[in-house]
Amino acid sequence: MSSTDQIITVLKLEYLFKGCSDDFIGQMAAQGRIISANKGQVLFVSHDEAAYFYIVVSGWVKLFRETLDGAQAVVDILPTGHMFGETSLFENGEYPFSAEATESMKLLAVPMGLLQQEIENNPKMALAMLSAMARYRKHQDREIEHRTLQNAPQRIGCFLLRLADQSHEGAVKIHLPYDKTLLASRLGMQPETFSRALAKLKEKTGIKVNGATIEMDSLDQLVKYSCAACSSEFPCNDLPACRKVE
Amino acid sequence: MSSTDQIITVLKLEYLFKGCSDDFIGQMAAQGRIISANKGQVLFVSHDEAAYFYIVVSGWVKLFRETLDGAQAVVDILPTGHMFGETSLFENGEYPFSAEATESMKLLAVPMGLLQQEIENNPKMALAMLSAMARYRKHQDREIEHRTLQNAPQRIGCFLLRLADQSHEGAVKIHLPYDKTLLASRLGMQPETFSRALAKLKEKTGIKVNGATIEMDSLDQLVKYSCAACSSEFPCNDLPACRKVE
DNA sequence: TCTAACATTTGACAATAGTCAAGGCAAGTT
DNA sequence: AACTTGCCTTGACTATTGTCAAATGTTAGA
Repeated sequence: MSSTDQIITVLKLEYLFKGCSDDFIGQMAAQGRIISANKGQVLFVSHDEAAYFYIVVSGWVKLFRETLDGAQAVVDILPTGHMFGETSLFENGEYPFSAEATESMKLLAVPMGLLQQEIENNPKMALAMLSAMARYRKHQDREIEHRTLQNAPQRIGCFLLRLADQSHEGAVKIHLPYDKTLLASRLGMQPETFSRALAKLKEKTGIKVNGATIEMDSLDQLVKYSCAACSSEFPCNDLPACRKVE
Repeated sequence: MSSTDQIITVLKLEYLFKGCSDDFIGQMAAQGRIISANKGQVLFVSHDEAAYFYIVVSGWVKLFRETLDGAQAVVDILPTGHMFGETSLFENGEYPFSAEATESMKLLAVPMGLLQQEIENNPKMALAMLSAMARYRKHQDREIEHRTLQNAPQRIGCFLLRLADQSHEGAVKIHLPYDKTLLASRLGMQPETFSRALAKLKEKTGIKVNGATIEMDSLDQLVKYSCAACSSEFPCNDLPACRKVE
């Protein structure tokens, strides 16, 4: 497979580009570049001029913001096929957060101008972008709700549920997508709190924890415990930005 | 002033409609209806079919979500000139939250179809809508950050700062826009916690609290105390959805 | 004016989460 | 095997926030 074909495959993973013209996809493929990043490498920092948007090719990216004294708030952690940095189009051309590779990984960088042109010239693209923004907004709204109504063990349970295959009845085996310290920050808690909260979740729901592998006979207990403190009914038709795109 | 002219005045308060054609504004004015709501009146509940979007004419609207056992998470509290319910266009036609009048107030209800058509037929409108969504997203992102990094007194201080006239040096007098219980829920805390946190803020920054009126010699102390736990520098060019539109 | 209905504050206490320090564990290196 | 490094867990303690109950203010009506 040629490099361009590889890039096209990556582009089509991102929901926003699913229905795009071959012409536009082709342009992005021609001007896009696959780049590598090592663990801990900072791709850009908040307020950098946003010349590119990115799509995760492999690995996970941490988006975050930082105070002067170093406290971090993780905005999101994105898997393969997810786009980021594109909202800078509407934020006076600056990235609104910093981005860091959480492991050795690959990314596709595409010049922002391409997307901007397409949105401005192709009404369908603007509508698609609107859908993408709305989807994200829903995701963020739910995040705020979770932080307000769920305690630490419930948030972990909720995350596990979104990670699990919800269509499937019976026994479930889940593998945590990235390390526990990172997951803790994703859920807005300290690593120590995560460790204790997972232990409490285990005690309350009977899940079996073995390192990064979690097993249970069924999702029922988890649903009962976590979804009680959430306004959405299980299964929440969330776009799972915590699960890898197949 | 005719009823239609009144409605046009209201429509032009909303940022999204600032640059719209007189034709579209006229259509909305013709099909829009001013409605009254009493304190506590529920305008719609989450998952209702979204036939109208709304603009606040006077008073404040609480947007919230609720769990089965009655716990509430306040999504936002909107003042005069702000629109809500419009995102249902991208949420399979259902409202993603419930809305309640926090006092006796007036609202403008406009059929959703009008906005939908305009967005689909007028590329400029789609772009304006994109900007509006991006602005809102920024707002929500910051909210998550505040919940993560700021404690209760700092969140109150931050809210006061956004309420204050930041361009003006020297002594400041602020009047809380709605009652403290509601403000507490807006900031994601219990009324009791709010009361104590305000007392602590007073002690830490020397602000003078008298009922709903708050005075201080300058914003400096507040900035020092609250903005230390935030990634944005003061003054944060937030769109103040907490301050009324002039 | 009086009063009922709320809003706000306060006290006492419980639950939850954060902080700091010390170990344990596992994977990879020398 | 011994060592290093980073991740994770645990203990002890603190800080923050929530809960429940009671007292105090406030306000809009009757």
